[in-house]
Amino acid sequence: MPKLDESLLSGLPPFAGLDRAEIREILDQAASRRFEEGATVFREGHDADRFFLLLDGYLRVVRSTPGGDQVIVLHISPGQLFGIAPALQRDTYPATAIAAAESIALSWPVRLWSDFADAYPGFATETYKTLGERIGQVQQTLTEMATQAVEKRVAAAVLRMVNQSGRKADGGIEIAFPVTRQNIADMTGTTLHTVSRLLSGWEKAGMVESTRKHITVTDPHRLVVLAGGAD
Amino acid sequence: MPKLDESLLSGLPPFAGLDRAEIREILDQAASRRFEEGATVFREGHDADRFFLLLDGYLRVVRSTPGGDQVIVLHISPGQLFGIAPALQRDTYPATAIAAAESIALSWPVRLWSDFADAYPGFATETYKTLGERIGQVQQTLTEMATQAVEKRVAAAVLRMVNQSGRKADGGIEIAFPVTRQNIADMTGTTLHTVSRLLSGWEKAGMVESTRKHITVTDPHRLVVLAGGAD
DNA sequence: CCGCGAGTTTGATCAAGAGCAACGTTGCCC
DNA sequence: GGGCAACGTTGCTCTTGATCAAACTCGCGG
Repeated sequence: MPKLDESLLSGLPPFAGLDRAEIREILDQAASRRFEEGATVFREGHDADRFFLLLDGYLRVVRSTPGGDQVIVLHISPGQLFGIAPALQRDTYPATAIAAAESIALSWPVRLWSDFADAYPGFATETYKTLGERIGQVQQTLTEMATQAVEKRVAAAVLRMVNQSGRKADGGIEIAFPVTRQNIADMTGTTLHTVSRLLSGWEKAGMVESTRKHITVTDPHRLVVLAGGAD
Repeated sequence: MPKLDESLLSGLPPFAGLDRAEIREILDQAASRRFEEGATVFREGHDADRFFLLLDGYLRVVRSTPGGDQVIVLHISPGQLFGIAPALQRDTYPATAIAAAESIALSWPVRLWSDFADAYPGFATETYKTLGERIGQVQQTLTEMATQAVEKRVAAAVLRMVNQSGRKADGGIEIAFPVTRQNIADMTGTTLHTVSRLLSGWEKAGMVESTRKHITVTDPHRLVVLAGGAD
């Protein structure tokens, strides 16, 4: 395996304030791996034997029902820790992580987690902070799902992706990873048909532009209003 | 304030393995308080200045939308820690906690949190375990909400309450705290009308019995089948 | 360049469940 | 013990969004 560069980690919150030697030490214990779009990083119910840091790309975190339907619980962006079930004393992963785009992740065996936490005070703190944000996000999604009509939920889901991964494009902000209508349906508990109709409508109204697997929001403000005005 | 008895804590996971003196120390720093049914323990968005342990009773954890709708995210049973947002580096509570029945809770100022965690190894571990279970529960609810029809969701919600607080009653298992149709509607993202109809139907079919604010499940197995068979 | 498959669009139909309205019950408070 | 408020039931209507069906478009590999 090629030597990894220290600058990969030095800017990230969990490792903030560590010196080069410490980061070197951490990196030397990491495995780096590339995942194709659609590849599975870990699977619900499997032994949680490693924890991860996403360096590049985007992941979907998915839960499936016994009936075979799947729900996208949240997305992971570069720089975030994930698969940190072990920090919560779980011994299996509670969900499946799938690469939404080509991605690169570092991983460590779980036993190192407590070593890191002991040795570098900020590490545990940051992990738990991430977790806190994530639980808040899931609860937020839950309340939306329980109270809002489909159009609001879809608008909110699109905005969430834009906020998390948006990058400037010609005449708008573009979601940085491939998304199908089916994906959005899986985030919002609806069908790809309904999502398609909604997007078509918004496109006609000049709020978004979309091609195959790609969405650009051209009028974020109107979409925010649609999502419930709470801006 | 009357002196609290050590036996209150000695059997609970977060304090397992501590000797009397340690438990005494912890108890002496706790405030004990009684909450009437319907009383608010802490409120969404307020400063998270204390964390809690429920000694007796049941709580609902609620999130509200800007539009005024509310969703019951989960319930807390006796012996559980709650309001542990501070452990996740949050400085406000992410939800509101309301007594579902008359309840008694201990609480400590957040600054003691890290003291406890440092001094008693099991304490932090158990908290994070609780948190892990809770995030799993919320995700579970989310996937149900996204994929299941109303009847299944309501059946699942009733079963969850029974599992968490069920006590034997004449000819069935009874939910140990008061629940209105509206409450169940708030757990499942539906209306009290629909819940009422469903319960009436189940009662006719001999699966449940219910009076005002009280539900007894007389045929759990059939209800489980209804909820999606995943038993 | 053709054919195929994944992703998307659009129309038509239909059922679940929300909304509305009215009435019935229970228990509590004065 | 009467009245009131909170909780529950039930019928009817109407909307939302799922389901079914079919065709279209793009991009890719052979």
